[in-house]
Amino acid sequence: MRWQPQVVDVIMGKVALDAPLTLAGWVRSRRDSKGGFSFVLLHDGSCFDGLQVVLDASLANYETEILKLSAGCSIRVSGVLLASQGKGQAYELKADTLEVLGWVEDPESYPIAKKRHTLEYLRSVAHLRPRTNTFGAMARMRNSLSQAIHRYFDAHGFFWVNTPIITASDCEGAGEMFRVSTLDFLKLPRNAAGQVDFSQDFFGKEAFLTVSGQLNGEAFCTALSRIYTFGPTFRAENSNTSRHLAEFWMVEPEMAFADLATIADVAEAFLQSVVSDLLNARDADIAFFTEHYDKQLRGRLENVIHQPFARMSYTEAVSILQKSGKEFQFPVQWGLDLQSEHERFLAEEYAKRPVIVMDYPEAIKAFYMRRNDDGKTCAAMDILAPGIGEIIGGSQREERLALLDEKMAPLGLAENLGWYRDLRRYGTIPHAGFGLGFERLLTYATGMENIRDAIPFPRVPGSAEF
RNA sequence: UCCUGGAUAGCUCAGUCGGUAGAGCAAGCGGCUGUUAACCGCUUGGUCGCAGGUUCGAGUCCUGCUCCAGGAGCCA
Repeated sequence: MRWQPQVVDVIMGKVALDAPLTLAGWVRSRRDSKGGFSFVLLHDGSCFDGLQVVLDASLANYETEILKLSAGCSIRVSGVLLASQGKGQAYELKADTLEVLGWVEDPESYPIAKKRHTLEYLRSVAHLRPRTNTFGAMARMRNSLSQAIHRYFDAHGFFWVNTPIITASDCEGAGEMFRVSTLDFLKLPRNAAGQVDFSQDFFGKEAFLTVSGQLNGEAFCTALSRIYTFGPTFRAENSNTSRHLAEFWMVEPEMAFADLATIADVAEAFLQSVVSDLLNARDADIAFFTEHYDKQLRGRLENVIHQPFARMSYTEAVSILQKSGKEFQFPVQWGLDLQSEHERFLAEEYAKRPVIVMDYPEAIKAFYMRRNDDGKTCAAMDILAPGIGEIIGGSQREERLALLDEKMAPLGLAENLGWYRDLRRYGTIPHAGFGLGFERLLTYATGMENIRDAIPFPRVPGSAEF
């Protein structure tokens, strides 16, 4: 088929000058000249820039419609593409006809006025905020980052596996879960002991929304060697912070015949690759975020590509923190988990770039992480990014059945996760993987401070609007 | 969930000692201009988050609630 050109095609120079052109989109602003014409800035979202449309007073609907256009009106314009006579843009569309597709009912109360809005306010009109520069840019960044992630894994032999959203494992080990049920909450079936009888529920047992696709991913890793998941994930934690969502997207590669060092290398190369792709694909959008939200953004992203990440063991990290001379609110002691303030120090002040911390104490990490030979630590790693904190968490998985059983037993996991044990009973292999919070990477890549601005419609405690 | 701060015009905010509401932007009208965060003039626009209380009188003081933001915990 033959596609209608969009603004991006004009900006990229793919549309011939002096040639007929039809564009459709939304009015950002209108400026009238008493020289006998008006300027309308048309955006169609295809790229950061809009295109200036020049409308002569001789147009049939100039008085009746064009002079009444306001921000948000949808229009279709046909005319000729010209080199712009004015400053500020290379091209402009000299219109022969302008058709109003949709008016804005009440321009005064149109939520996206021709002025600056706070991000907090725009969250309250999340259905209209994609029309702003910021959220249009964010949507394009989000898409380009997704595509880059798929591209990286595809290029390196990883298969995308769609792991289930609904799970019956109530102990996936990562926080509170949302219950999935078709039971009538007003008339819950009870068993003899007075407990809710979940055997009558849709799945014949309790079911939840997944908090991670990792365990299912491992099943495919132990057959296809290299796989990754990329999909929605749910946490019912009552977390009210700028870094948490109840529904978010996670990327979880799992690699067979790999150890911790290998997966750390993969994680670093992966981040460098997707950031590099982003810099190439979204120059104008990154320029905007750098100009308006974080002056150091572009430089920081270029650093990710050109500088190797810092690496240290947990034991070294503790030592660095203890010798830092900094007064921390929480104690720094071998065996305790690193707090936000510690992670921030390591990434922002000590290394001033992403840091990979490896070999954490076994006691503070998840059951599936592989015990190291020292008997105290496990083959876990976190990547800490300046301004974000933990952006990736990963590990080599415990492939030795006896050791896995030892760690599953106290958690009572053997019953529900028999299938997970099977992966060690039948042709077990060393393997490793990591989880990446997609929106956390996106906030890092855009310089935005609140993760709620990195997802189209944020779900957080107390709010599932739109 | 905890700590701190906040809620006043469509938006961002000011509002003194408790005395009946103000600005900028937006919007509307007019002027000017190959304009582009335009500019100049005029105009419209308010259940001061909700519910109680104190007071002759509450945007202002008190209590409770709701919502929002930042930080913490949990985590990705």
